[in-house]
Amino acid sequence: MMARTQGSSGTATFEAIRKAGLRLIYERGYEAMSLRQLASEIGLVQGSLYNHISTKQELLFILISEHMRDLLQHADLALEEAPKPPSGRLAAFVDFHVNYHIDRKREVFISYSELRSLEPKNFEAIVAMRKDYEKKLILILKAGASEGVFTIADPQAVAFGILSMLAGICTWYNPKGRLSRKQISAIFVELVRGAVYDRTSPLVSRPAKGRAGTLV
Amino acid sequence: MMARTQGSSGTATFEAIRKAGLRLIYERGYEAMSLRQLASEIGLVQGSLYNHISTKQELLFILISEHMRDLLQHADLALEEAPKPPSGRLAAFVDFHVNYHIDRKREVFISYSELRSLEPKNFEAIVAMRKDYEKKLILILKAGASEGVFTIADPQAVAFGILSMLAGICTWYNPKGRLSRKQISAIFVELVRGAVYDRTSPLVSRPAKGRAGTLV
Amino acid sequence: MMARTQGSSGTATFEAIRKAGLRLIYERGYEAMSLRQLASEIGLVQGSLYNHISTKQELLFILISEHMRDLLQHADLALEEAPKPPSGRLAAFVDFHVNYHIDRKREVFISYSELRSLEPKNFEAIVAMRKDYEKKLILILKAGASEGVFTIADPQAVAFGILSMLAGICTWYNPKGRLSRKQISAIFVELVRGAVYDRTSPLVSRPAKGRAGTLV
Amino acid sequence: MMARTQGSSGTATFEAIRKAGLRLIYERGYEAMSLRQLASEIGLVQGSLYNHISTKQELLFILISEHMRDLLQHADLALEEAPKPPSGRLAAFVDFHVNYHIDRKREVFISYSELRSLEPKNFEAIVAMRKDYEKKLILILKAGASEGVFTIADPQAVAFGILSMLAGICTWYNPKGRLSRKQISAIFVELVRGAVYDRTSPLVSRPAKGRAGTLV
DNA sequence: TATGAATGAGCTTTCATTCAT
DNA sequence: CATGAATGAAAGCTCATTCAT
Repeated sequence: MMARTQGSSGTATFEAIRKAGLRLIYERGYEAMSLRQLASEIGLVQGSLYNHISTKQELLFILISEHMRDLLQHADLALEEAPKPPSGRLAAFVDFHVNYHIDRKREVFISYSELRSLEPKNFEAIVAMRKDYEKKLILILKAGASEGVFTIADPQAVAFGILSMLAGICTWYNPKGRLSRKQISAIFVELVRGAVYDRTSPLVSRPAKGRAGTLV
Repeated sequence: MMARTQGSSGTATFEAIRKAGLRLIYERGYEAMSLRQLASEIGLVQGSLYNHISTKQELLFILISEHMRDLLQHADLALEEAPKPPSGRLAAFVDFHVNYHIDRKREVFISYSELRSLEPKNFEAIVAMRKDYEKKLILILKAGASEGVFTIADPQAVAFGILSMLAGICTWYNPKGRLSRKQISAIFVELVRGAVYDRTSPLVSRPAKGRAGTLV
Repeated sequence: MMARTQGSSGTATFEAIRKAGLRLIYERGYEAMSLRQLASEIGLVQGSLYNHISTKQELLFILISEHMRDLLQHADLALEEAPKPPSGRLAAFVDFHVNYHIDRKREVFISYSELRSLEPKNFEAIVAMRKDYEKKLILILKAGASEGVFTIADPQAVAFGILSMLAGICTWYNPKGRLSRKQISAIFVELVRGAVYDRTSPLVSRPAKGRAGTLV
Repeated sequence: MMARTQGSSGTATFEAIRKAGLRLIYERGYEAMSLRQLASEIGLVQGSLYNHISTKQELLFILISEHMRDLLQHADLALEEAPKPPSGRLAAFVDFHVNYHIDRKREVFISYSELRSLEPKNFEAIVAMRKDYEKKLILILKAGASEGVFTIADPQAVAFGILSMLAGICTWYNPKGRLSRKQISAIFVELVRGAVYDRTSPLVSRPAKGRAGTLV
């Protein structure tokens, strides 16, 4: 269903459509964005879009599914390079996640907010990818719990909580804002560490109290 | 501006509109919901809605603003009854927040997701209320930090993180699900406590390791 | 068809409807005036109008037909008091017409401009009354022509021309304007006199040249 | 503001819209004409109109403003060819005006009757053009008055009277009627001449009494 | 007599999509 | 590959009118 129009993917015009579409869906929402707006933003007439995409729905699906594919790929890469212990893997996951969300806040945002605009088939495909991603975190949490370094009341609920917390970043992150991405990453790595850390274990690598002031 | 249509507020029909509107906006989004659908759901003809609301936008604003008003009021009540120490206040805030989000997950969801569908004037009014709410948490965090019982890298970022984490609950909470609201509240109170807890202080009131397993 | 609602004519509310309706139709036109506006102007709710009128169309018909009836009656009165010679009758007619148009400019205006908004039956009734009125002028012109005091190329065309000229007054007359109604009447009586006056006859009662300057 | 839809002006479809729009507005009035009617008259579906006009209001404005532009241009041409003396210029103006009104009675009619349907900005633009046109006549009248060949009580009032008189023609002129356009023009040229003629001057060029009967 | 609410029909406008050129 | 034009459907909203209270 909805095979992409032959030969158009990757062309300059298609990339312009993708870029403008991403921004418009991010700013106004899929339903509120009209193809007239999209076309006029890139100097085309409405009907000309159909030389590059086959439907509006397809454009949304491309944006979301390619983002999810990239997210999964890069998460795997980041985790391959991470240290083996769960605490290190968790920090690596959070650091990767934060940075990826900051870099691609629009893709991240619409991949959440426009799920319901996907047609059933597309919806299911994306939800499956989301679950793959969530599973990566759940596995880390479970590993840490079974090694006794994490205290995890409920791995799924905790994973959802962590992911929600990090997803929120892309709604307020501002490249010109008070906090650098490095600072943000550090803050959230630490927040997550604290949230799951097993306090019966000895403290390690916690930054000295008060140092956080330098972040502000 | 946009005073509610005289004399209709509180009537049975108006309440039916509010209820169906809430559900439809939650399920499909404001843009995707048509007033024809809404009307037919409550056994009216489209035009009859206008005896009760003056515009579609007004309906959205009523739903969101009344929710925010209630949220602020109930948060104040919950905090009045809370113990004075920051750790107790934080737990009370999180517990209140989680429960309120579970009870009114649809209002909570649309108050986030449909912010961008609000006209400028309405948008500003709601954003001001959101900031009032966030401030309540930020003040608790700052109080705990200054008393030395919390480690807070950046109160605003941490507050946003906590609120995002909790907001996520209403996207997956299911009354018939595996976890009760009481369990969920306990899990997240503990997650938040850990996230901000000052580890140089002695541990208090941390549930014994492993007990959480009984939650599942 | 469309008998006026029993017992409402002449009441204070009905008169308020008539007055507001006259103004609104004059300002916006029959099609553009909504009964909601009309009702709200007199402190009623839309549906309440129907205790006083039976349809919007009826209101228009009442306004126009009663105006035409009055116009005919007053024209007859004015002509009864006029001198018998055609030139005097013509002056009397013009003077009456101008003053009546100035006094009731809104009735006059809508009786012209909203003819097409009348349903066929009503339309025909009004057109018949218009013709009665026009006939009064045509008869004066013909009398003057047959007595040799007027030069009338075509009585009907000339009558239409005169009536159109005078009807225009109510589009620009302003009680606070530069010209008084007395001045306006004098100007147009003289214009009409000149337009039809037989120049082979001796001049009579023409104001001295230059006196017109005092009108300004 | 309201630039005409690019590239459609002058096409066959646009001309069909203009033509049908002119007729429908003339027959029913702007408010009473629906775009559904208009579209179906030219074999289009409602929405297709928007490939050629951007709003209903724009269509009205095009019809009126282009008419006014043409009216002004042709009036200038007619006056350029006219003899220099005011009496000749007045006759030329009236002759032009009558013929133009007969030729384009629908444009003329809606340019008067639908003024109030114009949005403020458009309204002002048209009123300015109307004043330009009226000024042409006023200048002729003033010139004749200062040369002593016209008796003009008040140039503006007289100009309005003349224009109203002539405007009325387009409400009753019928190409198959009793009077030809040539006859109508002659009648009104003579009416206007008489209305403003200075009777203290010797009579010139007045048609012999009774000859007018041959017009009927 | 006034009212709030309902109705069915209608309005202008926008939408995603198609297609001949 | 781009365009102008067409389409059917649907959008939010207003209308005159009715009616139980």
